[in-house]
Amino acid sequence: MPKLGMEPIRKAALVKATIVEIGRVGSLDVTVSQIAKRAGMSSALAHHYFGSKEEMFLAAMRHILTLYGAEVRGALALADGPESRLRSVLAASFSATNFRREAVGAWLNFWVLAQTAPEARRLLKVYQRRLRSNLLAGLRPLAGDRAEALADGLGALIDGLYLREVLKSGPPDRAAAIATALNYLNSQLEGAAHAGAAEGQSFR
Amino acid sequence: MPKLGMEPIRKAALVKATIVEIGRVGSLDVTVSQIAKRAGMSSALAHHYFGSKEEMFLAAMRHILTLYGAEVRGALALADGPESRLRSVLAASFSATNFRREAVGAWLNFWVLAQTAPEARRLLKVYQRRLRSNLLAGLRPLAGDRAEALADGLGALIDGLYLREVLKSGPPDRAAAIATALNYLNSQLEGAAHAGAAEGQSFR
DNA sequence: AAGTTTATTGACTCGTCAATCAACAAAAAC
DNA sequence: GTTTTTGTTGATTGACGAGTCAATAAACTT
Repeated sequence: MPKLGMEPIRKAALVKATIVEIGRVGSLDVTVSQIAKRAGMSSALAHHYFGSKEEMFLAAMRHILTLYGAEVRGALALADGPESRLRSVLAASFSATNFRREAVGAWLNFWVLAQTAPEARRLLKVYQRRLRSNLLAGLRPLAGDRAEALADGLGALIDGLYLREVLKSGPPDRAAAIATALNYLNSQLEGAAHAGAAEGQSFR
Repeated sequence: MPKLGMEPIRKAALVKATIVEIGRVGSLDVTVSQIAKRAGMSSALAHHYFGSKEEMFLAAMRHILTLYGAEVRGALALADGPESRLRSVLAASFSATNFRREAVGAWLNFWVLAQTAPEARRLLKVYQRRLRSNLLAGLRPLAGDRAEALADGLGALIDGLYLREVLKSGPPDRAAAIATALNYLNSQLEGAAHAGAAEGQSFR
């Protein structure tokens, strides 16, 4: 039966299966055998293609980030004007895709993994930088030099809202999350309009 | 050597050791033997007092939440007036304690655990409800009927800021996190003032 | 003093799992 | 048409780990 050119197909199947299994179990405590079985092959073959379980996890994480990136790009392509761009980023961040069990499991566990696996941390940083840059593109025309601060706050708010929606029992309310984020934006932008230029908000 | 009344002492030592080990390893992938060794006893004794590893995790989570609760209460005791109360909650949420390696490991992994362990989810809900109620106490005098929405947003923002500070490389910037949260508050309250709702003054 | 409760551990059971290997099959290259 | 490359797995290795248990010992009870 051995057809050639199996490698990409097998790898893709394993990545998908890895994400599904992590979502099913809710932790990184999944066995290579489970993953391989779901992907329709022996565990030996999984090792053959990925070398180690950790490599599988990292490939899965890359895949999740790629999906998210594609979703953002897709939404941005239809946007015109800064406000529309911001809305697109929010829509993508709170898309139904990101609330599927697999995606949730992946994100939560990748945060844990990022604590100790340098490559995972690197990937997470890539995601955050991209999100930040997308937000900035929409914010700069609206907020000028306050854009940086707003982007940081909004980025954190997005993560926090996601976390809460995901951990609460019952179905997540994506619209409410988006509304809260938009509300943050509106009030910050109104504030800038009233105050005129930037004013140093000194903490402490 | 068997002195009596060891149970609470042993349990406390185990809880502490559990948290330390989770922080050290960065995941829930710690063995009972590791924990017991750090707590200065045999793994059999750990099982004797806690029955299972899961019980140890839950006890550790309860302990973390208790510590956090105590910190908030302590800060609130010194506060006078709504603004001061809000500030206290923020200070406690971003206290140095919460950024120690053990606490970080605990929080991240408890989020993961909350996906599947009902008791963990319950505990997390208790934390969120308490945070929300503390925020509301400070917000209601300032924001009136908008307090609920603000508390939800601020709660998510706190979690999100914590997540970001914790996952970025380098030392966390607690002051920046507090500043961002205060900035959120200010702009939301100013918005309310303009809209003619409750009387809200900006505080910085 | 005999019996009960509490504290404590080393040794053991039973299972699991990541990773390796030998071996087999088919296509491609020579 | 033999050799090499690619695909594939069952069986095995080697390690580790959660939870149990029997045994030992000190303290409290009666």
